[in-house]
Amino acid sequence: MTIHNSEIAAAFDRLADLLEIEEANPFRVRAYRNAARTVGGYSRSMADMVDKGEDLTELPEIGKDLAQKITTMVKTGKLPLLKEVESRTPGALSDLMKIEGLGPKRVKTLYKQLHIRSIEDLKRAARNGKIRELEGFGEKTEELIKQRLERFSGAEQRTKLLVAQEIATALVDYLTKGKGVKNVIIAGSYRRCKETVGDLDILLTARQDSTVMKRFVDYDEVAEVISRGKTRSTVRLRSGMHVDVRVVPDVSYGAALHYFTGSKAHNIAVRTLGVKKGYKINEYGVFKNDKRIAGKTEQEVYDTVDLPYIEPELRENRGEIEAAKNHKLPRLITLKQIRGDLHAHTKASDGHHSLKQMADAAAQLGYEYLAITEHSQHVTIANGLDKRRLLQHIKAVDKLNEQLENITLLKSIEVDIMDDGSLDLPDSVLQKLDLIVCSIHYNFNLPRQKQTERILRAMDNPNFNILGHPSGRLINERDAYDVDLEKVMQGAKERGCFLELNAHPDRLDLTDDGCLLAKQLGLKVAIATDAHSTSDLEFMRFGIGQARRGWLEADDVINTRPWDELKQLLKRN
DNA sequence: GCCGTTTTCGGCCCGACTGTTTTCAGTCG
Repeated sequence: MTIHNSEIAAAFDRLADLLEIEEANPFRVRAYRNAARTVGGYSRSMADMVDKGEDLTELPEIGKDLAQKITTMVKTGKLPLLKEVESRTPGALSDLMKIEGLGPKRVKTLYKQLHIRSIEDLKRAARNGKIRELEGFGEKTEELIKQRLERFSGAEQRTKLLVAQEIATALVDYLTKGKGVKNVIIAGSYRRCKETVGDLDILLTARQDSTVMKRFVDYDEVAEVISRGKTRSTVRLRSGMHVDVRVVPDVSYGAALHYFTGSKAHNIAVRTLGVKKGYKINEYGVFKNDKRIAGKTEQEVYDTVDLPYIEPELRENRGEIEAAKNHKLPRLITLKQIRGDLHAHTKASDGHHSLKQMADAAAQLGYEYLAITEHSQHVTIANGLDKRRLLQHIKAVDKLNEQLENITLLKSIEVDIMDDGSLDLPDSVLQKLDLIVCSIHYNFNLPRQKQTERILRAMDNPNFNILGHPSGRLINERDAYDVDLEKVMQGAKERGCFLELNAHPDRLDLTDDGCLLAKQLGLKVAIATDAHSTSDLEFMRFGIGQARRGWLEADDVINTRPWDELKQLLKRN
């Protein structure tokens, strides 16, 4: 039983919560939270690294002690210190801290005064009006806790980027029309292109006399005003999304944008660099002895700490500061550099539009090529193609290509990888295609080793080019199947195959960590939309966002190349 | 508990808003 990074991170977070309730050294608490973030967001599995005897103290925020604790967790599945702390302080108190408005101090008071040790206990106490009687609490606080308990589900709900975008653009449009409003920009994890966002951070600059804050809380999608001030307000929308709006003066725009874009870890790192140079960096600017020396643009902020501009997608404190110092920042791929899409369906299987419609839409985006990758016969639910229909399909593509002027359709297929690692169509017909995407659509639950071997065996077939949606996960819906991604990547590299970064906003598969890992291993990826309609082709931008988060450059991505170059690249050894 | 082109000890980012208070603690981002 291998322990996942997320489980190690969860244990450290829980430990941090409990230590905070016990009023331990706040910096020690933070060390555990930092470690949780490092481990939870790391591209390689701690279990693998321990197995290989690698030095975990090389990781940021991991010292001797934490390296030891991680090793223990990998070997035994347990964190003895957590057990010890839980013997004094009930572990479920950590769950209480997930309720908005409850932090360590209040949870401690609830526990000590009312013996509340679980969500159920808290619900009962709130119902019975016990909470308002506590010192530091009151009627209003009790009422808020009650309301938030009703909505509390336990799991943190994050919104997929596409949905967030729909909500955000409507709100931005509304705010932009406010009196005296100058700039409106969405910052936070949205700007960093995270695959899901927790809440929306909207930054705006406005004239002194602007009434935009009132306009914001009056927005007809607002379900609850959580806080309202002159420079900052927070609401919950009917969709459940929380939105923060902050207003700053023009001279602070860059500093504020930098601060509200985050990530928190990146901000702390930059501010610490500032402190070392005798500066104070906050959302209003960079200050030396209370005198503002920078802050109108983000570039100015980075200038003060002697760093080049760092793109938002890189700001996770995963090495971008060091890379910036050493002038080793990647030149991140952009949407414009993409020359074609390598994964799309038409009516022939489960898509909504015809070959011609898809070709026209792709040409409209300025693409030079589009691979038509219908499902294969095994995926009956998607009307997958058998040998006969695939041959017809090849003819249809050839015929249409004769008419098309600005774009070439690539003859292709998304062929299923069977349980035994064979492909769902005979080699004799696969050989006739320009490019082959191979995917898993059934039997997600194989044990790790079997799943890994299944994919590697499939790659042994010389027709295999690209592994489609490599982990099979659906964001917020279905976990990735258990597979040794590093082995798969190494296998792909050795055989001259590639992995897809599926750009569909429900998938975004590879993850950003997956992209980083591929880059480290020297494996190139294909960014492709898995479009089932003409408008889906525009999902490419989400894939680009994810790729940028994974430090990918144009050279790391195969479909930045013209078709004749790409064709050479696809040739197996 | 981590970290070090000032340090192996002594630092560790910074400000807004709320509710409960009469000046501030707690929470959040």
